[in-house]
Amino acid sequence: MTPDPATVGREFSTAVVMFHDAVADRLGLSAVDHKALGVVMRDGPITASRLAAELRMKPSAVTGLVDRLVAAGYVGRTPDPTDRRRVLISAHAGRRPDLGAVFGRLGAAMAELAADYRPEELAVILDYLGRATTVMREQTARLHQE
Amino acid sequence: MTPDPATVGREFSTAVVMFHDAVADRLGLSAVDHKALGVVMRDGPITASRLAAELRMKPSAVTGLVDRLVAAGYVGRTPDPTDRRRVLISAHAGRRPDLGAVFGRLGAAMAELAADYRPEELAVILDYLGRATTVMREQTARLHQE
DNA sequence: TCCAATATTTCAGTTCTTTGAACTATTCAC
DNA sequence: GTGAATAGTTCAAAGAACTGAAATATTGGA
Repeated sequence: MTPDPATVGREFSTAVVMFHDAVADRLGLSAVDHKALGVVMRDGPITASRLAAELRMKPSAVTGLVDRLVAAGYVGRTPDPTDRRRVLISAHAGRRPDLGAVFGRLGAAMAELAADYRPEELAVILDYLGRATTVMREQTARLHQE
Repeated sequence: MTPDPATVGREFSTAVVMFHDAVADRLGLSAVDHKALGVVMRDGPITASRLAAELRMKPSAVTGLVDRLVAAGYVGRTPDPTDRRRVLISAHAGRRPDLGAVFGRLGAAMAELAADYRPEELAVILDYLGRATTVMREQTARLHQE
């Protein structure tokens, strides 16, 4: 039987979440802290308040969260030169090796998987993933604002 | 510039995790409880100890977790007829409407996205997602056992 | 039948994180 | 320059969830 798209999507999603948690564990971070690290890596230097909004946490909670990420060496804190009330948080190269090792293995496995597809098929897959990312972000925003 | 696969993958993953959390919030569940619900939906009736192993939690913690899911109406607990020490946890139809509503919107948006692809392209995408799920599960297991 | 092993639950204690309120520093409008 | 608003931090208290140990129930082998 052909698996229906909804099931494939749900199971893929569960697998992603469980992998994400396993990585967090490996990095010595909580799931929330790892998620925050993802946001920081994605949105480059980001202010504490924007990070708080993104994560739907209070600024005070973000202070502690960033403390932990800084202590672990994953991010850095620098005052915003244009507004010194602000703090810019950016992904730091510190423990990037750990991170690289973890994702290196995944990357290799994924590359092996990709080898089974033709270039034009891979282009379609990448295109889809990029657009699906946008859809998921929109749906996440919708869930929050409704 | 063409985005590299690693970036696409990482950002997609972050989006999935954030959507997952938003859904949990909407359902009145913690992220962990929602993850557990995903495992229960995936693995059908499952014993408490297998669920504990899957989630990497102690059985005692699973008792409380399942209590919460039962109270919320998402799963049911029934004694295993073949071994009454065991308890089988299965996804329950109780509050399935909530869940359906949340994923219905996502499903509609995803269907709209899918409409931009030809059937053979969609087949490739589905195939890829299914195989990527397997890879992620393997990598998750590897992270845990190493 | 008896005993060891297995499955789950209970419960007290601990840990971790978040919240809310107060405080400091800085910026912006007037 | 003064005052209101903004950004972030600190701190104490609260809340949620997990751990470990002990208890209960059931099974399976000797």
